[in-house]
Amino acid sequence: MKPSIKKKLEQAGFAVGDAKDFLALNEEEAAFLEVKLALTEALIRGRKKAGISQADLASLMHSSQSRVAKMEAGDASVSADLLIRALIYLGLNGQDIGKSLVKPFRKAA
Amino acid sequence: MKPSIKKKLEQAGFAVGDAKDFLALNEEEAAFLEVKLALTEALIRGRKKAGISQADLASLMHSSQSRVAKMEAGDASVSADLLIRALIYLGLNGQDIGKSLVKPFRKAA
DNA sequence: TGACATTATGCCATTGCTGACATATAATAA
DNA sequence: TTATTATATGTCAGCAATGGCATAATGTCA
Repeated sequence: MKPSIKKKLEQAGFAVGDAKDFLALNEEEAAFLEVKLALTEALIRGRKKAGISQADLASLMHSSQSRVAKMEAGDASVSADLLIRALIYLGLNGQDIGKSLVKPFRKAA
Repeated sequence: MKPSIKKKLEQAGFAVGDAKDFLALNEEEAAFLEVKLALTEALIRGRKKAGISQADLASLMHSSQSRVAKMEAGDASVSADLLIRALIYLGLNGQDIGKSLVKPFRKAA
């Protein structure tokens, strides 16, 4: 399975529902993807709440617009480290990040 | 500042109190280290609670004993990704990990 | 004391993540 | 339409993280 294809599927899974182990992933690796997914969702919400562009966040954290786009797209090349750093640069602290994992998402209303 | 020295200082900070920005770290990077520190503490507690050796955890997550030792030592070469994976292989789920960030540590009683 | 188990440290080749760049694809407004 | 801004995608050189190995240090038990 090509990483690019894997990425696409992950994105599709993200758009439809929550992460699943439809790939050659064991339970633990699937759980890890879910954690990253929760961080990604917190990032998207956080940036929009902050009212800044991807380029703005990129310059804040000394990264690039393209990488921020990949973060929000759930690209396989993005680490949890980078997601956590991004959240911190958006003003979240450790507790906030923890909460984003405890309550992964509140689905509309 | 050499990475090795930096590591030592982080360890010292860990042993004494909580992470600080006594290095050439901005506020955000210090906050990131604190998050990693909380994950490290959860890992140490989790493995002891599970009653398994570093080598056991290593084989569980297809890593090595030396790397697990470095995880628990707060070595600078250990990523948050690896810490999170380790916690998952110890049986923690996303919520548990989130909680370990919300309540970083409850100091003795 | 010795034997054994566990943890710590140093090193290194391979892999994976990173920022940066170019460029494509929207989206918004005049 | 044409600008302008924002976001998405592909590529890649450089560097950092990884597992694995050897070995040292520490602990434990008899």
